[in-house]
Amino acid sequence: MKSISNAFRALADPTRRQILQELKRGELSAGAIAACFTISGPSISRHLSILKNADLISERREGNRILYRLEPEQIAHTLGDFLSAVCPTQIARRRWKRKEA
Amino acid sequence: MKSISNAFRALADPTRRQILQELKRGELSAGAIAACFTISGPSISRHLSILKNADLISERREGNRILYRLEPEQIAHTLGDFLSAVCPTQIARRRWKRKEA
DNA sequence: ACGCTATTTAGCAAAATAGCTATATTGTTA
DNA sequence: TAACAATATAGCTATTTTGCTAAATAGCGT
Repeated sequence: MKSISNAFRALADPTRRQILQELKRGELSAGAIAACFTISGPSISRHLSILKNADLISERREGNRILYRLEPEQIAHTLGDFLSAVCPTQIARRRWKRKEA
Repeated sequence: MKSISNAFRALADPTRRQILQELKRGELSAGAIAACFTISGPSISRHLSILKNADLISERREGNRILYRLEPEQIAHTLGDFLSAVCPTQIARRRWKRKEA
């Protein structure tokens, strides 16, 4: 699988992780996402394409705009697989705290 | 926190993820780890220092050699925190499969 | 078809990354 | 202390990444 590689490379960038956070609010257009950042629209667009390529988000066209949506199942699946591969013991044991970014 | 940033940057490299896999066997010296790869010792050493800096592994000196050890708690903690921040719903729901690398 | 808005793609420069070899460090043993 | 073994650090190069601006594409309203 190369998707795990794509996913981790995608997650390595702080801007892209921030984009995922913004998408917790729900579907957002590329422009709405870009508005959350100081960096240029085209740069955000590139980040979005990297996230999409890693299957961490998906897109759908609505008229003029393109709406992006988080894919929490995919994210959890990818990271979860890695976790169970590398440290299976912790997985069963851990109580997943529900706080903080 | 910058440790999440360090962790994801560390995990972005396939060689470093492979090193973590090797360390599932238990403590390994730098040389033993290097022997698993075709790339040079110094390069592996650099990878190890990046992983250590991200708290994904720890080191301890034993005489001549330096033994590296996986830190599964830290790994699970870091990725778990990110998961619960970005997709809290999946966390409770998911049954962590126990297969595959 | 034209103009307008939203977004992506192209092309470039600066910064970061990963590899290498050579050198330095640390610890052991004679 | 000298020689050796294991590992880390320095310095270099090639590649990748990230940001920018300018130009292309896609859809909508007139």
